[in-house]
Amino acid sequence: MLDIKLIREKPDFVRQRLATRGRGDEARIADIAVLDEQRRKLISEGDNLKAERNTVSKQIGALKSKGEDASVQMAAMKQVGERITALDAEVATLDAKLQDILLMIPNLPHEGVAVGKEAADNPEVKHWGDAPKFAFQPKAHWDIGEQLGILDFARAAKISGSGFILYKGAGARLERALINFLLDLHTSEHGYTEVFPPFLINRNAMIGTGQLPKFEEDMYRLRDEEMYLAPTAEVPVANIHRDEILREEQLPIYYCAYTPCFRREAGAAGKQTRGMIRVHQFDKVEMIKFVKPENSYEELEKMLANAEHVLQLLGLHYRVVLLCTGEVGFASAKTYDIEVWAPGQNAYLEVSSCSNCEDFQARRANIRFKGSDGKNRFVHILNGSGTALARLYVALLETYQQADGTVKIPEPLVPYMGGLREIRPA
RNA sequence: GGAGGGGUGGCUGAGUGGUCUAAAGCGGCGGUUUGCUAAACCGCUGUACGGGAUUAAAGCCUGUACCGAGGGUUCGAAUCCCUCCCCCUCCGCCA
Repeated sequence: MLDIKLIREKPDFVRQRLATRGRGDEARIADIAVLDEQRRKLISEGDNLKAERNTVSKQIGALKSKGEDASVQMAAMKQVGERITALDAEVATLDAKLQDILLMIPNLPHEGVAVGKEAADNPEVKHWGDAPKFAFQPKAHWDIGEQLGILDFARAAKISGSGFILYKGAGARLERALINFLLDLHTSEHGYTEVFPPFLINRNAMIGTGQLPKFEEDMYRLRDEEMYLAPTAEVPVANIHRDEILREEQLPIYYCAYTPCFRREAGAAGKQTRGMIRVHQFDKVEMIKFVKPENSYEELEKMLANAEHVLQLLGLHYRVVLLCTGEVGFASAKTYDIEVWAPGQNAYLEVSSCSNCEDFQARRANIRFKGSDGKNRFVHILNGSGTALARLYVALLETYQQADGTVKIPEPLVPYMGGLREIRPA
């Protein structure tokens, strides 16, 4: 959520930054200004009446305790009370309207982010390694996986529908190996504290990180309760400190967490639905940081390096792009995407997204810290995939496939695979 | 799921309709004393949103709201009523 004071004081700046996203959000700024103005006027009027009522009510108490008559004052205050009730109701209505708009307005892109419209406008910031060369035509992961008997999309569809994955044998082991490898890496080498959060999330938490109210249709929701399936560990983990005031010396806080991620992918039908590149349930290890505002961009670079380290250890070719203003996510001010090379697709696949949301989520979730000056300030919250597993799995199968159809296991995963060095047909 | 008991400031905890402007203690901050430390003593103490003076910020002056959340009763609610959430105890169920 944007700071209403910023909108009040620098509306043109806010409008200009929002306009770079190209979604027309800046059009709502004028509405906000009007509602804010009305709201403050009514609050002021109501507060004055409340002050009067408080004073007179005390006088009534004093009169009554002396046994004197206070019926004139009581009648007058009844009138005042009715006016207060009416004003409070108007303020509540305005508040609700203001919140409705504010909760739907995205974060301001950082000023260093390139203005652009679509993925093609995302500048590439770096790349690592080279695309592997094959002496044969590299296969797609769905063929490799089915021939090895480790992936079964047809049976997953029988259980759930399209967009779900059934891993089997060494394939299931590989998924579990990756989860453990990633958690071990981030906890023992990158300084993150492992957390294991709930996967069912209440509405307030979903609002806190920005999934709701705007992206309701992308979320899976329970029928009988207002609970949502976690779309990413960012939601439960960033909400750990909701409504808290942290001590300055606690910061920065680094958490990492494994969760499955559930996404309806509404409107995505027809777009690359084969295999496991876009699915309704995938595993992910996520990194989340709570940091002081003055450090947040350094922390973003460190987080990006932590995510890159995963791909480097696994020997996978990748590139890093900086999302342009039109592509930056709703809550984020600046986002790096890491795209891993998938030879069977002849394409880069997004496996990590590292974002600095600055105080956008902290304001929604009310997460502050008390500075050395005694002032409470909102923390900056960062999140980054470290990494998404389904697409990482794709890159592993397609990169390490051999001419005979087997798949080699990269060295760091071998201990997690119980010593297995390659996956052969079952 | 059922019955009962709870939820008050950073923490403990008093408060059953009117100086509650929330007692007291602990902690924290500042000060006095002191060779230093400790103790003792004195003072201060939360959050949010408005209004005012000010070039602006800080600070200041002033008001309102906040005792789990939301409604209600009343001139006046931490206190009474209703709904919901969470915690504790016991019962039931269950991995």
